Parts: sequence; structure tokens; C-alpha cells
Amino acid sequence: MARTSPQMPVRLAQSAFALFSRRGIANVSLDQVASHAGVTKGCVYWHFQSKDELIKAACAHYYRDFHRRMNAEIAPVRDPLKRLERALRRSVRICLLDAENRVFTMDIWSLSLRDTEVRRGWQQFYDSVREFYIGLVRAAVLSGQMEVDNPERAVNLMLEAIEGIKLRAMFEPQICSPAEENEIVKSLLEILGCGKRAAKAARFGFNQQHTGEYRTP
Amino acid sequence: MARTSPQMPVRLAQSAFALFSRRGIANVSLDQVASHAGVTKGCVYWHFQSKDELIKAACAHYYRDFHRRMNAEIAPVRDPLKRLERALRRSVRICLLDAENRVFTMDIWSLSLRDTEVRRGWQQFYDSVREFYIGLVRAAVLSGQMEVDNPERAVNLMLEAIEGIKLRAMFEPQICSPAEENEIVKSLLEILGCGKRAAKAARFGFNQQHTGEYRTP
DNA sequence: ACATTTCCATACTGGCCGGTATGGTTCGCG
DNA sequence: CGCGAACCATACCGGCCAGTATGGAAATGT
Repeated sequence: MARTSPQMPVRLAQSAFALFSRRGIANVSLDQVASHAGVTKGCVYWHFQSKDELIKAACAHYYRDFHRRMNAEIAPVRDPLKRLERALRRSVRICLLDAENRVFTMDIWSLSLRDTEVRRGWQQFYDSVREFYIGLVRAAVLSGQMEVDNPERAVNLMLEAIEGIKLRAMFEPQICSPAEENEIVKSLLEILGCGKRAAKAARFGFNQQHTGEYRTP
Repeated sequence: MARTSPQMPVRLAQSAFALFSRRGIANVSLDQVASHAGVTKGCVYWHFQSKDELIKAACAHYYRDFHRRMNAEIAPVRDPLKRLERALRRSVRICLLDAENRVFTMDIWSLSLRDTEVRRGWQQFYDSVREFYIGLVRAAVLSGQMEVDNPERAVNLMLEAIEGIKLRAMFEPQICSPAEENEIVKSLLEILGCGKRAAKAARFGFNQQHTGEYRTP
């Protein structure tokens, strides 16, 4: 067997994800994915049965990569609250500030309408992210740095807010400009119960006449 | 001139909307739209320049039809609070309980990512809906049936909740089953300030382990 | 009555792209 | 050293579909 590149499926999934995020899944052909990976379509069809398979592989790659980056982000830090804050900041950068990522997410949602597997994949990913954050919050609570009566509920509210911002950014991209990073992270921390005022204070105003801030004071 | 059907553009837009909602815009050809309207593609290309034009016409038709149905719903009633409640119930039926409508909305959002005109169209629609509800709320406040310190903010929260539920329904369709209609309407009314407790009590738990209810008690 | 415009049907084209068939190269293995 | 399997490139097919070209019928103008 010609083991020229044992990581070829990963490379293809990476290229697929990159192009899908940039131009949308429907507007990317397998020839383009192959070309981006430095190979041809024959190679793609040797590693994957169909375009659907490649799409699912791109999703799986994104999900794995997200967790890898999150773990790498919190690994060098011991302080529970700092770990939570770093994770949040990284999540905001990946999922919100990156417009291409928002495109990919939107496409996946749209696909989920008719493809059960894609839908289940996203659900599973979402669940794992929730568990990840619940663990971080619990650790911060145990260390006495936070006071949260219901971590699961708090994390749910926070994740809801992220999705809400993502949705709103579709029509007001400026709310996800790099300059807004600190404000977004602060809001999410408040939702989790870090601020004096609880989640109710950190509502984000979807499609409100934009005043440059997304929190409703 | 053969005035066989002066309403042909409307018929085509209707058929387009119906098929788009059922199977997704990308999966519907112009031949199918024409066939659904009882004509052929030549007719379509006589009234519209391209498929994009037809898509925008379908959107415009949906937006117009929505307002028409809303006005027809509240027209026969004089009591301000009842008008608001009827409008809400109708909105929930149209935008949430109808799965096909959710498909159409999702497709429009996805298109909005790359098409400026489609995006602006939706923004405009959303703004008009907000103004519509602000008017209803103000009327109810003036009649003394509601106490809302900031109608605009309340309506924004309510509309956010609708979008949130729509998003969540993608992965948990059961929360938008017909049986949930009353609960959803009640929640939205609470968000608007009809219940004793204000919006904070009517949070919807996106992607929370579904307990059959979407309000977080 | 004839020409013209409106409105729509029929038939066709051409490109894109998912999928396949096949050939060639490299490696493992007996 | 040959044989076959793994791996990838090249070339090609065929269907779908947006868009076009053209023809024809009905209504209008004059």
C-alpha cells in the first residue's frame, strides 16, 4: 500500500471545511476541495463515498478541532475562573467573531432541516460543549470564585445567548466585530452569574436598533 | 395583449413560496414552480428575469401575506388586549407551528449570508412586524390593560423569543407541535408584560433537555 | 382587415458537477 | 523478483437545470 499520506482524510476534511465556510457548501464542488488539498477528485472518492460523507467529515473535523482548541486554551492555566474566562474568550473568537464560521454553522443548520445525521451530529456537539462548560462552572463554584445555584441552567442561558448573537449578527455583522470581543465575553460571564446581577441583566437585544452595544442596560 | 391572467406574477410567487417551503429553494427548479402554477417555464421567464427575481418575489409575497393575515385577524376585534393576543396566536401558528414556514425562513437566512437584497428584505419585514406589535402593545397600555414601561424593549424581547424558539425547534421539533400553541402564546404574552412577572420569567431554554415545556420556571 | 403587441408554450442549448471507469505508481509480501 | 493491494490521477459520462430562441394564439390598435 502506498502510504504517501496517512492523514489524507483529515487534509480533505480540513480543505472541505475551509471552502465550505468561505463560500457555502452548495457553492463548492469536489474538484475545488480536491484542488485545495493538492489532490484530485479521484482521491476524494477513494476516501469518501459521496459528497455527503465529506460534509459529515468536515463537520466532525470542526467539532473535534473545537474541543482540541478549547482544551489547549485552558490547559496551561490552573485557576478555575481564569480557565472559564479563557474558554469563553476562545469560544467567542471561534464561533462569533469569525464570520466564515458563522456561515458554516448556518449551512449546517440549513442542512439539518432535511438530513437526520447532520442534525444529530450538531446536537451531539452542542451537548458536549454544554457539558464542557458545566464542568468549568462547577469547578469555579467549588473554588468559591462563583456563586451559581444552577450551573446547568446558567450554561444553557449562556449558550442560548451565543446562538442568539450569532443569529443577530447575520443582519448586523458589526455586533461581532473584533472590538466587541471584550464586551461579549463580559456579557456571557454575567449570564453565568459572575456579575452582581444575574442572567436577566445580560439579555442581548436581538435586532434592536443597534446602539453599538448588545446588552440591554 | 392576451390578458388571460393579470395575476400571473402573484400566482407564480405563490407557487414558488409553496414549493420553496416544502423542499427548500435549492431543490426546486423553475420547471417545477411553473408546473405547480399550471404554466411552463417560458411564462416564468416572461414575468421574471431570473430565479433570483422569483425568490425575491416569493419573499415579498410571504411578507405581504403575513401582514394581510395579521390585519385580518385583528380587524373584527376592538378590545386592544384581545387584538394583541389574537395577533400573537396567529403569528405563532404561521411562524412557529408551521414546519414548512420554518424551512422557508431558514433558507432565507441562509441566502441572506451572501445576498444583500434578500437580507435587507428580511430586515425590513422584521422592522415592520416590530412596529406592528409596538402599536398593539401601546394601545393595550393606553387602555389600561397592560403595564409596560418600555414597549419597544418588550416587543424586541418577545420577537427574540420567537426566533429563539424557531431555532431550537430545528433540533427539537416537538416543542412546536400544535399542542404547544397555548403555552407558547402565554409565554410570549408574559414576556410582553402581561403576567405578574416580567420578561425574566419567560426565558425560553434553548436546547435544554426538553421537559415538554420551553419556559424555565 | 392587417399589423403589432402581449403573453405563453415548446424545444433546445450549454455548463456545472456528482459520480464512475480505468490506468498508473508505489509499497508490502511471499 | 514478481504479484497484488493500496493509493491516487486522468478522462469521461450523464443528468439536472438555468437560461434562450422561437413560434403561436389572443387581444389591441388603426
